Amino acid sequence: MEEEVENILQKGGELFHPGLSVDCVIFGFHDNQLKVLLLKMKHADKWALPGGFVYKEEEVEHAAVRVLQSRTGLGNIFLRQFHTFGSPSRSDRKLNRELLVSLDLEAHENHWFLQRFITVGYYALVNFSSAVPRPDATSEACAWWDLQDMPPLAMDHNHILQQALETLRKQLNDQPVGYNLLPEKFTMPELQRLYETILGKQLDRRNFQRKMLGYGILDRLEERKRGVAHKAPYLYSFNKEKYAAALQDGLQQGW
Amino acid sequence: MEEEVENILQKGGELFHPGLSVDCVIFGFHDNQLKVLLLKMKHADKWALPGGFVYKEEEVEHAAVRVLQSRTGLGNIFLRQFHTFGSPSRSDRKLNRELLVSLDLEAHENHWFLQRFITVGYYALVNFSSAVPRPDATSEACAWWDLQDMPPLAMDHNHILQQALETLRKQLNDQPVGYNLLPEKFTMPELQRLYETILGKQLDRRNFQRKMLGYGILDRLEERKRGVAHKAPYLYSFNKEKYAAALQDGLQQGW
DNA sequence: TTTACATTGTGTCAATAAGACACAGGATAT
DNA sequence: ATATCCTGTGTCTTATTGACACAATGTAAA
Repeated sequence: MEEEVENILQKGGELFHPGLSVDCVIFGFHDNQLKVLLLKMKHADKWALPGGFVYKEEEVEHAAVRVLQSRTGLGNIFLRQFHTFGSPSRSDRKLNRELLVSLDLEAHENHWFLQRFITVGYYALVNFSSAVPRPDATSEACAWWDLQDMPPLAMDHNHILQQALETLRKQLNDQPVGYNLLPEKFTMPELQRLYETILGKQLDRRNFQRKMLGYGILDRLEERKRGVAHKAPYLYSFNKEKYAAALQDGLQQGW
Repeated sequence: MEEEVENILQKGGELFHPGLSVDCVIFGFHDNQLKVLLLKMKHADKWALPGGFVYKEEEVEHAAVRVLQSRTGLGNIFLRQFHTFGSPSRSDRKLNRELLVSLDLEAHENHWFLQRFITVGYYALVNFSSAVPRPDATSEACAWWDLQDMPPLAMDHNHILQQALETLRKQLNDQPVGYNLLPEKFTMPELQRLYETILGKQLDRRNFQRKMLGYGILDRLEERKRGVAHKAPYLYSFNKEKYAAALQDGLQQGW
């Protein structure tokens, strides 16, 4: 594992597009909370967004797909580019130098890893339960963090996360957000919590249901949720065709 | 002029962040039409979006500001990043090689200008009449093109333009689009044409006026437009403070 | 000078959507 | 049995949207 990192850090200059990386904000939804997948860095006491480099002849988005796949084990994930971050001051060269030094690698000025990096930000929506968080070679842990309770992040990753969130909010009506974040079957209250978490505000239960059903993109199943200490809610699932069709025109406006 | 280009192409490897560029979609509005500023390339029979490279320690956005300034003569322009284009196939190395050759420059494989380029796309909204189009060193012309009647564009610039337009459409309610594209004083029909052009559809004259005035961001001036062969429309101007305030919450939804 | 024309300013009415709220139903916990 | 807590559904009011009619007013033509 360590060897792999050393290898990449040494040969990176030949392998990767110079000064370019991708960072992924991976959203999940669990326990009625929006979650983000983070990595605990080995050589610094900070958490960071999963990221990676772009091979010289690789699609940038494909690099993001690789990151997604290797951190969650999932393929075919909903993924969208949202912003590119390129401030010269965002690259923490000191931090990167420390990583090189900690691995007994030569940290000369021109080392590709110590240059300024531009990073393309992607956000992903994944099914929380299907994902299996796996740290990468430079991390000692990979875990979901509650959006309400984030640790300090490395470099400008906090800023990147905020931008991703804002984008998610704005795209709530254009993108199949619910479809990608929820399990196959879910209840109306669960869907509502998801919207409330993303929007950061409370919604009226009854009006929410009316509007959501109005889109005609949900199928109500015969089944009801079991094991709850009150009236059992119905289970719903997305009607994939109708959802896709409705998104063409945008899901009405206004949450 | 030619010398300047040669100089840049030779020293670019030391000056610029490798494999990175910016491209600007500069929108203007004139004669009730949405316009885009394009450059006619010298060494190819195609038009292209104004673009440039990013200095090693320069903010990416600042590179875009430089492009804006040098193509239009304008400073303090409304500018937004909208997408980053990074497909390996987007770089037209053949085209770039031809440019080098045409300038009698050595076109070896490793020349910085012949590498793959990632480009960050920005769109700008400018006051058509204030802008003074100026070609850059590699262009023989710089001119406004009607959006309805675009020439073939180089590389993936057509795709970039389409993305910019789509972004503009979606941001019509979040961004001060009218404020930046129209002159100080304008009529309601002019504002409506602008919205219609961006949205690509007709709007009802009376409902448009009601909704627009409803925002409370316009000041109606005493003046009326003169020299028109029919009833003279009022002139309006944006109330900067109220506009800024209204945009905080987003301008309602739904056009 | 009068009239035709094109386009603007303003208002109304109906249909639709959004916001606020009340009450009955049903599964577990005591 | 019954209390509790949340769910399912309906109604009433208000705000927004869409469709449309008519009077007003500058130039151009007669």
